[in-house]
Amino acid sequence: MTAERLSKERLRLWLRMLRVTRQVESTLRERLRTEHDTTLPRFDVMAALYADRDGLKMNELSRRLRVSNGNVTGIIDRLVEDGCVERIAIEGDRRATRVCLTDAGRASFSKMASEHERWINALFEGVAEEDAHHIGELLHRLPTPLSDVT
Amino acid sequence: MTAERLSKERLRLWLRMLRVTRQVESTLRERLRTEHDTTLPRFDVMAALYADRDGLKMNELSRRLRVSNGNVTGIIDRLVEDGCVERIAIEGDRRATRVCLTDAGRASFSKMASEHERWINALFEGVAEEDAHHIGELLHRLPTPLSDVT
DNA sequence: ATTAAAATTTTTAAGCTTAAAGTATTTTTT
DNA sequence: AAAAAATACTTTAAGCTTAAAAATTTTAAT
Repeated sequence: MTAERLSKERLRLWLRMLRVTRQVESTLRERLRTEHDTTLPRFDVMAALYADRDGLKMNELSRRLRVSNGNVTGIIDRLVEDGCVERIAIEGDRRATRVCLTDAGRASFSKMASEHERWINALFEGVAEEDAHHIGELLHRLPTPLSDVT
Repeated sequence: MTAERLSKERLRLWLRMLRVTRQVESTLRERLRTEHDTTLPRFDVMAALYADRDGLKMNELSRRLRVSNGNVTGIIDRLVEDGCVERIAIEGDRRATRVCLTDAGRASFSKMASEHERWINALFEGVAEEDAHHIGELLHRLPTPLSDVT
């Protein structure tokens, strides 16, 4: 019964991924809170907007981050209050809005991002370059949206 | 500058882990909701209690799950309402409570757990046993709580 | 042109999550 | 024994998250 062992091994892998991910996220949350007075969700949104200088539609943003529409609405609301983001009307479609980092938001994110990379580098200190690359490639093809399994 | 490349590779690894973890969690949430009318946090709590037949103190539970005390309080409240869990007084210490699966909770979890393993097995279909094992071992030693990094 | 359908976003209700403050109890110090 | 400190848990306030419903606007069908 190799299928049985394989299944158990995959379950163990999942549980460990979950543990590591939570630990790292928890560390990032704390650092972002104490050193930059912000949150991980806000950081994630800003990262997505930083990559596209012209900003993104709310739609695209929520698809890219894999979170719900309503969720993004709330986070953007707060980022606008903070002066990091602005909503810009889209000509020709009054349903949609484009969302864009302000200059202040861009500067603020730029500072956080380089620290963020240092934090990650330290947290993954035990992972050699080949392993990082290998695992990264493996995860890249995973997971396919759940195939039928009853 | 190998250190630079290593840092980037680790960052990429982290982003991919995050993506996969979110995708899997999202699938699990949906399955648990539609097929068992429950949530992932409740499932996690029940899993911890299932492993210890005598139950756990609130304290131990929150440490094991790496979430805050107050968080566990709320989830247990709801599990008690659902009849899946009961709070039991501890003799000799009126501050603490032991929390335990009821028979109904135990039966309910048992059913969910076997499906859960099938779902994970399907989601990680692309991962061979050796890879699962190898990555699992690597993650097992990760991460050490953030070492000093300014 | 009207109507129906689809698309885009926001709102709502319920639950999850944390940090910080609060309550009660036990243990340690003086 | 009284005071102080530590422990165990709950409550609170703020924010995150989702699914579902609602509001608005655009596109497609008749």
